[in-house]
Amino acid sequence: MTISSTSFSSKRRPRSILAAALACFDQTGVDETTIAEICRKSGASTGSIYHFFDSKQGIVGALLVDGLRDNYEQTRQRLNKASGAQNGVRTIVESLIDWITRNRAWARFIYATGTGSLTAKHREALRQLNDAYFEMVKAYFQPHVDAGEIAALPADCYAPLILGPVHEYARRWLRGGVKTSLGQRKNVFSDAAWRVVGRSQTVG
Amino acid sequence: MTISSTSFSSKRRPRSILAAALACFDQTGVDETTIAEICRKSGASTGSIYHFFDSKQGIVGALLVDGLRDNYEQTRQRLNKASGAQNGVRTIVESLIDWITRNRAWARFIYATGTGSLTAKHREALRQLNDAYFEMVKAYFQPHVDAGEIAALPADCYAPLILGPVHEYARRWLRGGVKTSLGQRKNVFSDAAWRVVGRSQTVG
Amino acid sequence: MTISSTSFSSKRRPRSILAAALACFDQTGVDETTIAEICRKSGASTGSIYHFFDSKQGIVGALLVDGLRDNYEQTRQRLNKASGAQNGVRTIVESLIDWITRNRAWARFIYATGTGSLTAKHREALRQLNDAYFEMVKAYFQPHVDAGEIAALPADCYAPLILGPVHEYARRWLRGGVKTSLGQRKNVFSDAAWRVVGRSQTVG
Amino acid sequence: MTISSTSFSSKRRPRSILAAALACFDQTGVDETTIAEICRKSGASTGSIYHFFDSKQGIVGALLVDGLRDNYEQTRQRLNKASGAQNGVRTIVESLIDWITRNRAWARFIYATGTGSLTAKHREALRQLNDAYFEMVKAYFQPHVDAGEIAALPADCYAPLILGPVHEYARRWLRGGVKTSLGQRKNVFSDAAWRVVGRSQTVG
DNA sequence: AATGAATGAGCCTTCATTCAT
DNA sequence: GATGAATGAAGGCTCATTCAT
Repeated sequence: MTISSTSFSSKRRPRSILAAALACFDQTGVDETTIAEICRKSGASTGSIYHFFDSKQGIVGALLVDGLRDNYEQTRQRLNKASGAQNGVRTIVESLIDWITRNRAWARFIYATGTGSLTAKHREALRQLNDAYFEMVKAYFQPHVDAGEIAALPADCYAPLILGPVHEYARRWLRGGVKTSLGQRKNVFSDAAWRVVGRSQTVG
Repeated sequence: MTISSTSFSSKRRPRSILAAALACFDQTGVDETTIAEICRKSGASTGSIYHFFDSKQGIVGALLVDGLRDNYEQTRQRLNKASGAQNGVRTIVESLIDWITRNRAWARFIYATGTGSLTAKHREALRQLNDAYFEMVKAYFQPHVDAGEIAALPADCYAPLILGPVHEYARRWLRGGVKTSLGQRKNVFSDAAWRVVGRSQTVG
Repeated sequence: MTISSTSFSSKRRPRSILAAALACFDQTGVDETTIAEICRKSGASTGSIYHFFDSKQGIVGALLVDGLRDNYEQTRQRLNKASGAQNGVRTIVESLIDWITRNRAWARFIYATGTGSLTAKHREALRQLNDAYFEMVKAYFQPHVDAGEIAALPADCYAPLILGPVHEYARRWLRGGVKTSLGQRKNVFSDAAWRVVGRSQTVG
Repeated sequence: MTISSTSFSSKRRPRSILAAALACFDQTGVDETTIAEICRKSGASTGSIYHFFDSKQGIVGALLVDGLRDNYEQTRQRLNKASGAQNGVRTIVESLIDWITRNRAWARFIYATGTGSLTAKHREALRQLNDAYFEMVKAYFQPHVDAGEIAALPADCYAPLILGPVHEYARRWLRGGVKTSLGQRKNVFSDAAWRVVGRSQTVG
């Protein structure tokens, strides 16, 4: 639940505000959390919070963007060290599982937060983040698709096919609806991902 | 976006209230929608709304439970007419896709609505619904699992593996983040589902 | 300080709210008056106030428009009974003096309230009121101007010339800056008004 | 709109703060203007503003007192060069018109600003200013009143009678409610002033 | 003289809910 | 079953002011 040090700001105050906000949001829900509670938990005054964030929505947006960035960044680093089609697919699945496992409250928050009410600023940041992620993944896998090691499918289906099961299980697990931890399902979901998009090469 | 006639109540007023509420929730979000707006859109008075529903949360709960029931019910009917492992898996995937396609606002609402703030009454209804669905699906597939036509996997992984990709794609599509309609992806997702859990029998 | 019965609304609640608001505004100033204080003084609840008035500014606007209407209406009635150039001028001056004298708090409020922050709705009402007043006065005096009984001056100078001194004295008196009451200056100001715009006819 | 160099302070910073404040007050209103906005416009920091002025009210007071002093001072200088009853009356009217014309934003600010919320310090300054002005005018006109060249009227009626029409017209003009500029009405208002208080001497 | 982060009291407004008719 | 005026608790946000540097 610690807000990554690469996040939002290097200043102490804003970081502690975000951490407190995340804790509150996770315990009581975003709408149910009052600014006053974030004050109490973070030790910052109302004014101080508004000095760093334009509004409550601004906190939500920062938390959302930071979380996705942190998550994507981790995947990027792991993918940099990976090679091969199957290894890549498994890396993506496992990286997501690891991030969620290590950032449960953050993940719960992200799953629960719609992008509908975001500021233009954060909406734009989100778009850029998603684009960058998509480009990175594409750069890695395109050669393998061309080589026939990965099934040729509509571009917008890969993510749902590979990560959809993880997201679905994660939502349930984080909600408490499932006993076995997400981490213990690592093999099931990375096997499945490869089974769906992988194609074993028949050597001529 | 019509509230199914098998839903909640056979009376006209409550149905029109639910329909208006769903429309509002979908356009502005649940929290952003005020009772006054539901009054305006439904033509009912404040008092009338409170006559049929205990609270705003009651409307949300009814809409959620009704939607899931409607969705499950459709799957149940289709599964009754199906036979075989692969056919069953495809039926489940396609039924979900069809329901979402025909009830986009409703689906968007369900995806966006957390179960956290439900009334005990609705929470219980939801539990029963989910249990019944699970039992139904299990009754259908267990023989095929025993026969080795379907992979033996942890019980709580089937739903994520089979439907996770659909849910993930649906969320994006309903949000407008993807151009191609969910319906056009029917084959992709039912193929994938079968590829993940299906096991072709090597006939000896 | 009583809100005229011809004002704003015939309903009891809104009238009592306006009366309470005027009293508060007069005692502590518009900006310094809180909605809570108007609640206390009027006996209405917060919600009730917002049920009748869109905002605090809405109360200010209603009070302003009502006051001017009341004032103009009185002048209109007196002018209907008047005849002749000099009599008309004196009637206008004296009507204003009487209204201010009988509605001191209201007058103080009107003098202190700028039209800058009015709602479009109230701004429009104000415009219509002023136009109607101007037309009425013009209809009365035009014949006398044509007959040479009243000096031919730029149209927009009559009001300042005739009523300017009264307004100036009234502002001071209402502020407590002058001892002698406005009412006791009736002759001084109506004499002066006639002296400025009146022209005695030299009979040939 | 330049803050006169004889005003408040000879230092650059405070003068630029006052100028910025006046511009803000004029554009958005006193209450609507925040200290932060004055910072932005003046380039001074919050702390700097509070270094020179005790409070926001202090800025308002300084601006008010300075404006009136500047205005009175101009009249004093012109009256020093004048002689005779009629010339004196016309000088007073025209001096006011000229000042308002050359200091429109300042005049608008003064008209809009009540004296109610002033600091004791500024309230006292204002009193002294008004007293001095009154004494000066009295010193000039008393001989002419005694000589019967100016009507004998209650002392507190002269200012309203002579300047009331100008103030009334000025308020409207500054508000944009009247097309013709105040300057173009100079003759109308000085003629009228003399007509009201002047008495031609029958030499006999 | 200057800075600007930090404070925190306070206010307008919203809105789910009640209840007399 | 239906109405809608009335309630009032609660919260996001503003902004004048302070103070450590």
